[in-house]
Amino acid sequence: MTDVAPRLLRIQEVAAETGLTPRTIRYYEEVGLLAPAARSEGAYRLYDGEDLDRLRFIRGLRDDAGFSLAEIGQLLEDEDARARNRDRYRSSRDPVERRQILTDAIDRVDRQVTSLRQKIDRLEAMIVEAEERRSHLASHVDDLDAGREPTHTHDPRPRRSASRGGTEPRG
Amino acid sequence: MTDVAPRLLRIQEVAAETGLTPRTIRYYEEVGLLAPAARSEGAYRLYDGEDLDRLRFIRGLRDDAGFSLAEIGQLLEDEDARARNRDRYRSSRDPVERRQILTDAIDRVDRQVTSLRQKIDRLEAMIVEAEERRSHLASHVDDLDAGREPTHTHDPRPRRSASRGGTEPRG
DNA sequence: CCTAACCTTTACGTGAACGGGAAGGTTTGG
DNA sequence: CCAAACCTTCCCGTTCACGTAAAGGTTAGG
Repeated sequence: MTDVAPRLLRIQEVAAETGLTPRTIRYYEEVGLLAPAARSEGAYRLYDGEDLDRLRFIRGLRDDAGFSLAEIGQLLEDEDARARNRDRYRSSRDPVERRQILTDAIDRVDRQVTSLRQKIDRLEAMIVEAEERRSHLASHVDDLDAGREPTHTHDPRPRRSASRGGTEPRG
Repeated sequence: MTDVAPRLLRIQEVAAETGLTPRTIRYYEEVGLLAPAARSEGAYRLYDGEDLDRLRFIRGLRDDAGFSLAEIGQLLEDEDARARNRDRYRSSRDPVERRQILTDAIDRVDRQVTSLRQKIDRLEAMIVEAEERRSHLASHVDDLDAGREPTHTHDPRPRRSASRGGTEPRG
């Protein structure tokens, strides 16, 4: 096996690489989100490429998705459980047990997906509302451009049932 | 005038109605997210239906979307600007100005949508990853059920193995 | 008019998610 | 071998988003 010595990074380099601060990275370790791949002889934290991936993943969940560290921890715990089950799977010879391990893993993934999709659904509902307003506005612009009188459609206080405006929702 | 005096609610009723606490509602006022529609003679806060809508909207952004109150404030400021512009629009007679007001409003809505869509994209990317893993697992289950050898398809993205190592968080 | 239930403001407390500094050990180039 | 530049573990400080309690005013029912 061609062993390409995987260069390990110290915390400041990791910080520069991930856009986090050393303090934040240590804090994430403190709350159990990730442990460095290794420690130097003098106890320096040393991180590998997977650690970087994981930290970028965490940052994405935090900044982009707006998850709390607790929620992120839950998602990552599932990841870890997956990894552990992979080991169990490898060391198992019994097809029945193997099948059980696999279906358990699938169940966990499904729960993750469900959790994520719920959040997406909520966000999309908000987008729909926004785009209803947008098409309403756009139709007024169309009226103006056509020299027409404003149609003066009553503001849809009642939620749903927006009669589609003439313009297509962008996107 | 058929003035069907819209019942105003006191803070505890609003809390029950929105699932927030009185403290939280006062706090949201403190940070400028909403002001009660009125005050009683003795300075009791009194809320109307729109206040309820707004509070539910805030709660949705907070719980479902995971926005910070600062971000929510930004989105609501846009909402307020929209409302003010509506007034400006009504009082304007110049089609050019009216068009400008409308397109400004559309721009704001688009920014809201963009902000929401970014979050969705991030979440969807995570779902894609999860479903890749799922189908991978499912194919192994199929192999087992068919009595085949595990195909051992290499995992597309090498991920970290269980990061244990950290026995105690802190000592 | 009384009083219980509600409300007010003020203010200190709390958990999450870090920031920042002190005191001291580790690495590395010269 | 030595000093600068990192790093370590405490540990206290801060902001956000409220919780909670105190001290007192308001409202509705009897």
